Amino acid sequence: MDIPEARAFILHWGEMGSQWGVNRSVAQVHALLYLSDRPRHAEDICEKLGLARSNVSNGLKELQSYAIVRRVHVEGDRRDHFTAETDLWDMLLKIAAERKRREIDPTIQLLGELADSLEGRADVPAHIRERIGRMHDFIGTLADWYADIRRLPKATLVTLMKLGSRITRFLPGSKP
Amino acid sequence: MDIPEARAFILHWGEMGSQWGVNRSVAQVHALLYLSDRPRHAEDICEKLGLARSNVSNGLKELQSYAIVRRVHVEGDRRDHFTAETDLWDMLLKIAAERKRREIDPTIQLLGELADSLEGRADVPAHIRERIGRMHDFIGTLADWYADIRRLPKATLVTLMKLGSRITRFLPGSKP
DNA sequence: TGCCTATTTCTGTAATTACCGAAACAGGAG
DNA sequence: CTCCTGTTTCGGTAATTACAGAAATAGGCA
Repeated sequence: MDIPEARAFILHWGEMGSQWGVNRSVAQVHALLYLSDRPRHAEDICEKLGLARSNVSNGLKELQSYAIVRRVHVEGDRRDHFTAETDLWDMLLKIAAERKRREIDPTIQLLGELADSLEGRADVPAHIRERIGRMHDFIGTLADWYADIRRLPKATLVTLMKLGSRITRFLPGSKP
Repeated sequence: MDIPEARAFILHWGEMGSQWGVNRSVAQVHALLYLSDRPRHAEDICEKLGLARSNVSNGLKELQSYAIVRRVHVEGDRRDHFTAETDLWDMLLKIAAERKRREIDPTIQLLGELADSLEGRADVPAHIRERIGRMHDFIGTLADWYADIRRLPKATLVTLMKLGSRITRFLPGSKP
């Protein structure tokens, strides 16, 4: 990337990644592919970003596990090439889905077990049981909401988001 | 915390924190306070979690900057005491607000600058300009949505979330 | 005002995580 | 089958981040 704006974008995306628990190189690889209009092979990415081959390889694997980067075949070239999802809605939903699977679902699982284990125990203060139970319910509600909303067509999601709080006007029982 | 379930909760919360870019100790302090029914002073927290005084002090400062922990005065004790927000909706919204302020808003700012700087430049491929512009719009839309939705009463948020995708039934133009 | 206690800041160290380069591995083409 | 190119795994190193303990500061009470 010889365009300074593209470089700035990639660097910033790397920083953002590390603030959200994604390693910097992975985020940079993603940013580079997002800005590319054609598939790139690993060596190419290494060169553009100044990263080691292995690092890029692992990054690509990680990004593919999020399903926001995919391997494509380029005619007449034996090497694997990679492209990024460019639809940002799809990208967001896929990232959310994977983080839910990796982090949220196990958390709900654990909280459920803790809540069960505290059920009807007289030796544990009531507020502990209650707080853990409420956290379990809360995260569960969020996760269910996500799983539900995710199936809506993109256009509907856009409509809902653009509506924002005005959505409440359409709810039954709201003032005209 | 001598209750194993509480201990497990705190440890897990710490792990969750580090996966989301919050340092482990900070998250643990938060978890401990969330499970407490009374304010605790710093020394108390150190002892329960086995952390150094300075670490706890910084953690408390960080949590207060998110406004999910606040300092309270306890009658007849000169030391500062701390309690956590126990309403999980408030907690989530406050965390989101602060992360938006710290990370998202500056990102939007930067993307805006990059987009402006690329405006009408013939030496830059069109797809670069377009991709950066779309990212700017997208994150902007999300941020606006959040700022808007945040002002709704908690009860309304709960209603909307419980509705999930069924909300679309109330949209104008949807089939009965 | 000066002391005592609580709190924060600072600095060095420990632990973690990211990263590179080398070596092993895989899979086609000749 | 064997060579060649590309990919992945592995082990050591560098960089970052978290953390503890000491020193400095602040703030209330006598």
